[in-house]
Amino acid sequence: MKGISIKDIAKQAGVSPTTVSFVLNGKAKEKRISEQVSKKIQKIATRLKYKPNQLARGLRTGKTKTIGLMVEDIANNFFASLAKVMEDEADKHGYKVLYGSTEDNTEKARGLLEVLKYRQVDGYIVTPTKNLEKDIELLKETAKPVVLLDRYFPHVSSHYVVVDNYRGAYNAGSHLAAQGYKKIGIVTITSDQIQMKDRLDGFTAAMKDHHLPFSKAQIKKLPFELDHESFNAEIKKFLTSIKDLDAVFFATNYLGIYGIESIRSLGWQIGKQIGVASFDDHDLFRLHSPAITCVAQPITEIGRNIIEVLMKELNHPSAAPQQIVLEPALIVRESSMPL
Amino acid sequence: MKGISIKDIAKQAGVSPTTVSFVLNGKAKEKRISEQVSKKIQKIATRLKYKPNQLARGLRTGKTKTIGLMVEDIANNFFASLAKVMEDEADKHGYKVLYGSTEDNTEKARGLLEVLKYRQVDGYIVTPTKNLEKDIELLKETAKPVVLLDRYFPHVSSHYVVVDNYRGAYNAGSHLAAQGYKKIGIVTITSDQIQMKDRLDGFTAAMKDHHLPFSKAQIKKLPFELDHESFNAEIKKFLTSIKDLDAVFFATNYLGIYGIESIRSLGWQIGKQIGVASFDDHDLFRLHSPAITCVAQPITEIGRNIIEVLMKELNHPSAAPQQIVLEPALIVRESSMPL
DNA sequence: ACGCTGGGCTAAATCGATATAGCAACTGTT
DNA sequence: AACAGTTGCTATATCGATTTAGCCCAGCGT
Repeated sequence: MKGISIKDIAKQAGVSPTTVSFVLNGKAKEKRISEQVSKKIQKIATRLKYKPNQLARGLRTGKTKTIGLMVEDIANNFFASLAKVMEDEADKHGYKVLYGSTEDNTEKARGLLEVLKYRQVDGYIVTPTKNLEKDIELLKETAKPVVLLDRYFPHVSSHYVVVDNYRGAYNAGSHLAAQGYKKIGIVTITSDQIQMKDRLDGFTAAMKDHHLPFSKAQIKKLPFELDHESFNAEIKKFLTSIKDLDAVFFATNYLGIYGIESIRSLGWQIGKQIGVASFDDHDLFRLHSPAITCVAQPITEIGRNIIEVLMKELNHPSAAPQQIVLEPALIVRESSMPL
Repeated sequence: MKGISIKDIAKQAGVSPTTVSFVLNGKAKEKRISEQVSKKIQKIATRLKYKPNQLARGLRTGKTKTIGLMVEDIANNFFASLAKVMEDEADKHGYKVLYGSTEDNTEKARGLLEVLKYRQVDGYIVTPTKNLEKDIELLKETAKPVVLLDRYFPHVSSHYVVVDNYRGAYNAGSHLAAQGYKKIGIVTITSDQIQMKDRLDGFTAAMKDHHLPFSKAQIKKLPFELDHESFNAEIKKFLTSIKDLDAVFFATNYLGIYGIESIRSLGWQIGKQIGVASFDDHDLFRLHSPAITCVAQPITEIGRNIIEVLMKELNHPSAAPQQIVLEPALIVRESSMPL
């Protein structure tokens, strides 16, 4: 009911709570507790199935063994898969995860940070939204490690783990060009954040390097908050508005999904009438007919790196920010067959 | 750095911490604190952006405003989407979510329950694994509410929110039969748990009611732990082993996904050579060519109900278990076109 | 003038674990 | 025998908030 406390053990063993604490924290030797007493306490503790109250411990030590995870959207396959990897990895170090989705909304993100903070998490893994620079900087002053995920702020020195978005998008654009597509559009999210900027820049550079026509009209930026219907409507409007468009690159997995839906509702044949590629992989892309070419992020690697960075900082805080950029992989499928 | 504590406010206001606590907890009237003092404290608190330390509060009050969520697999779209709904709903009540995936593994589930327990969560939302009955019963004795999700234990009286799995599978089976399919197989998970049993039973009943041949050979049970390759291999083996099989029902979304992959790698035409339906909806099913018929669970409704039940129990614990069974919807698509 | 009531506030205990300081008993040294 | 050093353990304060008990003063009645 109330749970076994250190006092209960102390009483049963006929020693003081202090002694129990020492033994149970492996400081028996250091604190010169005799083998006898030590063993007796251990035995009683296991018999009673004692588990320290993490609140009390956290209150006293300032360590909660909990990390706060802010993703953009836990229902998005990319973030959910990543969350799982991180949960597993964190668990190996004895950490639990408290999470929340930002919906790419700054206010929600601020609220979440606040909550995580006064829940005393030991560290943060944050998918930042725009305008969150100051909050991140403030957070750093709490001396709790913060690792940014998926994107970062160029002017803020912080730890982060991201993929090379520029390169990913560049490769996708180059690939489409190499396949013979001539007029390629890009659908992205209205966002000045680095990851979207890099994807757009990378793609643009590819167009340029391949001497393909690429005007602003070939770029469609849509707000993250749109609903399903509106995304589809906007994408259709965009695709039909450009003369001779023969391929399109979607800058995120959900855009890719909406894009496929839109293209099909236009009655266009993917891979024949229009080439398609998307950022991020997804079961849907793999099994679609035709299968969709994509830029896959190394999810397991990202997750592991994040936790590794975080654990390093938790154990030996360093001055230098750890900034890891991983390579995404271009997976060529039928949607970008040569014309 | 250290955070603002109630003492800091007390000092600034020239009153005792007690008074501050009263005011900030809205007990000013009740505790007869004067308007003057009350306002002054409020002002200082907002100026200092005071946020109570949840650990200290939790330690004292026994309430952490945190709920523990155990899903089968956060990377599974169904659970991830559900998690998001629940996170949102919980947030409305001021609760945060601490989560973990069980991987349908009893030991992992036990470990998670343990962790959640000594982190003093106020309530639990649990996707139980097999053999978890006792742990659930023990949990109930801690007087913290527990709501089971997706499945339950028939012999354990507990709160739960599930869908009518029998009916969902029955409808899918009936639909396939009505479309003219004659020999239908089912691929499910090796599990005695109620949700899988109900799906199998519902499907079996449909076969019987439609006077279709249905032998044990038409049932394939696969262990949850298999990897991608093995799932595909097993499903292919099963599909090719049955003479005249003309349709198949997959009892979970991931089985459906593996199933589609398998069928296609066999070179069979879905909806022409073989009818297909799956439990759970998924973007992949909606956008597949042909689109896949499925039994969709009302995710938002499930999530809302779960949190509603949990909040009711947190605020006014009742003796009677709340057991909610929601109706899934059959979504007919091209994969089950009439033969 | 004395007791009583109620208004306005605070001291101190408490939640459970940990960290610090230190006490008692014994051993060894010269 | 006196002192230092070690061994083995404990008392107490602490983390930050809440809660209980209760203090002090003013006003009121008699």
